[in-house]
Amino acid sequence: MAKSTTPNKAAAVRQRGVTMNDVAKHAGVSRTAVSFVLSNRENASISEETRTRINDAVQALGYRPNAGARALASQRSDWYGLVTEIVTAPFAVDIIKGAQDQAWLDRRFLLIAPSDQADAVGPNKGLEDAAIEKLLEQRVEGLLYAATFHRGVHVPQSANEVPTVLINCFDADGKLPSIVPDERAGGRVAVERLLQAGHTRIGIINLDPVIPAAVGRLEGAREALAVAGLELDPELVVSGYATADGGYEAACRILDRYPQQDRPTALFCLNDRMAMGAYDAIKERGLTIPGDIAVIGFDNQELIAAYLRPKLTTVALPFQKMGALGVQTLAALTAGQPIIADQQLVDCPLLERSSV
Amino acid sequence: MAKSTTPNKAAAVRQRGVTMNDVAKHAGVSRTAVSFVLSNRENASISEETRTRINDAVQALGYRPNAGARALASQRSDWYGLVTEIVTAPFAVDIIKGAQDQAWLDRRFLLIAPSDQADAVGPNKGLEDAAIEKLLEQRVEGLLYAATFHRGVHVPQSANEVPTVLINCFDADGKLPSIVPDERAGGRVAVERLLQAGHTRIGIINLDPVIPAAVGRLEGAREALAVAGLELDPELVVSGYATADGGYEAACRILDRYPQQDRPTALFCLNDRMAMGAYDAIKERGLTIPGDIAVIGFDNQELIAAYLRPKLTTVALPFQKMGALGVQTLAALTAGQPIIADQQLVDCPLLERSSV
DNA sequence: GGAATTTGATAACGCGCGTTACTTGGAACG
DNA sequence: CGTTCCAAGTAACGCGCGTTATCAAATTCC
Repeated sequence: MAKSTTPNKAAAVRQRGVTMNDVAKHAGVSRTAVSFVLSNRENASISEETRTRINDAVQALGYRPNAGARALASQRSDWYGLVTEIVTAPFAVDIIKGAQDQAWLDRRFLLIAPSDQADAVGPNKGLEDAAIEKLLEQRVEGLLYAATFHRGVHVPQSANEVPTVLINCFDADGKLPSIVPDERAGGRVAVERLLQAGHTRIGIINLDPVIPAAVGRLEGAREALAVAGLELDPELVVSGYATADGGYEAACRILDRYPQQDRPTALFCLNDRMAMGAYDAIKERGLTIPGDIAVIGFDNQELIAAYLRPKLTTVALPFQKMGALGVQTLAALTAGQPIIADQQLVDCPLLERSSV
Repeated sequence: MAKSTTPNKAAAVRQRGVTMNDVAKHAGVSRTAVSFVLSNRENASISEETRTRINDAVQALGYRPNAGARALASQRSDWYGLVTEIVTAPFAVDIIKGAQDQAWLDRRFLLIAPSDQADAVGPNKGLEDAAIEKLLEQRVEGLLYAATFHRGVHVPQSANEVPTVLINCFDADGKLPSIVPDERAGGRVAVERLLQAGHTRIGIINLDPVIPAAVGRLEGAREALAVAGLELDPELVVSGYATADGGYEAACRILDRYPQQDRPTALFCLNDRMAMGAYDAIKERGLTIPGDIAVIGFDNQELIAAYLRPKLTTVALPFQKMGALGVQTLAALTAGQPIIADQQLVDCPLLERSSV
């Protein structure tokens, strides 16, 4: 038998699905009437009787509107695109959740496409442009662009064709609106918490000092100290790799540098992974948390913070809220409404656990 | 000014976008010719010259095909739906990544919709059905249904309208094909590794004994021991809550139960969080890892396993591979091809780090 | 009681594209 | 030279639905 004479059975059998026309026939009315009822236009004049007849027919036939056809006819798609390296590196996956939930509430769909901004010179160079291109082919009404960690990014040109909002990053060369965490306020609230617990000698385990997170959090710490009439002692700030090992090593340095009476009584670790390492350094020296040394982290990586012993008090990055706010901002933009500000700062709440 | 007289400016200005007709005019050919060239049909007879003229016009005008219209006309959508509570609880987010990557390779889009199987009697009851309904309205060609942890699930009826594949879960009442981790092989390889390192007294920190993960992993452990001529000593198996605290508590019990010479020299923790707690119990007793006690985990939760000190040797749950395999299986189903098996077991590889 | 208005509904067009059937000019053939 | 055939391309229909104009009957108004 030749190939062409045996078309794929499954595909051939697949029934057409019931359309508006079927509903119309079943109800004995025109398709227009059905359309009017289903999209319940206020100024359509359909008698209550035929209206229920139509609704009954919809039920009886199990009619399901065809979103694609609707989009084509109405020239609106109800879709947003989300371009993100989060798919690649699920560190900040809560951004997806926040955006997804909000989109669902707004009865919109999120088309998620992979990015690779992180290694824009690597083998995947161009993936991102292709992704945006694909999203535009789907006629998304707007774009969200999310990064795994707070930084400046370069968004491809093609993103300019529809409203675009950046999440957890900011436009390094343009004016695209963005949603970012308020790192400074976060640093402030962390140190305020330590001060409130009576600590005045606070060691700070810093990240790479040039990234926005480090700059902001350190500045916040400085502010909190200033309010208490204290100054930030540069000697008490040590940097390390943003890992548990880095935190361990940095904590060792700072703990061993001073005689006991001068030793800091609290450590502000600029991320939770480093706090995890600091825990080991502290415990190794026979010191207790928070009795001898209080520890406060940043990021609220649940898997770490909630499972360290004692559980880690930390400042949360508001990923979900940023995701939701991104969708809301995009909704405003696509509706032609003005947005509040080019850069929206989202609060980083303190999560009290047991390490302070 | 009345509202109706000032229609939304942004919406009004939004240009129509260039269509195939525009390309055709620009190239001086019919729209059909353009369609033939763009979907490069083999049996279309278009001269090389007009072909390039059309391609040039596409470039010049920046034409971008309308995926929705194409789907409508061709009756195929290139879309899969992914229903998952993972969006709600990002524990196994790598399933999304695996599926997403594979879908991207296959030039398909993943429409992700939230589920809430986990609290099907809670306030969100019905969310899942609504989600599937929405996906079907988008005319997805198939459905993926993913769970955060390996278990039996009940998939809504409506999922039967298109090919459906379950990931990290199995159909409790039907015959839907599923992709699940090979827990038993995982348990086996973990204990084999410990045996190979010379341990014969192995403590097992168990999960809730009724869940598939516990059943399978324990069975695998039993098999590995049997091969070595050993039996599983029920006294060496203790259960606890699947948390760090639960692991700590269980480890304490098992470590304190025996005099030193009878104490197990290795612990197989059935998940990484419990291993995290076990670490604390071990260190607290002045014992070293892996010198005095070797520890092996399960799940490979990166944030824990890669950052514990020493880094945790563990068995990985193949989330990404399961996601990819789900998409591949769905592709086979929608193409009408037979699938390999109703239930595909995916290998759980051992990740060597430093705790054995 | 005829004109104007309202109510209830429909015919018909277009959204952007895939696809089938058909047309045309020229080359090959006998 | 008439016929056949093929390369090259096009007209036209339909996918499922939103929307605008239009229409007939029922009601109101003067």
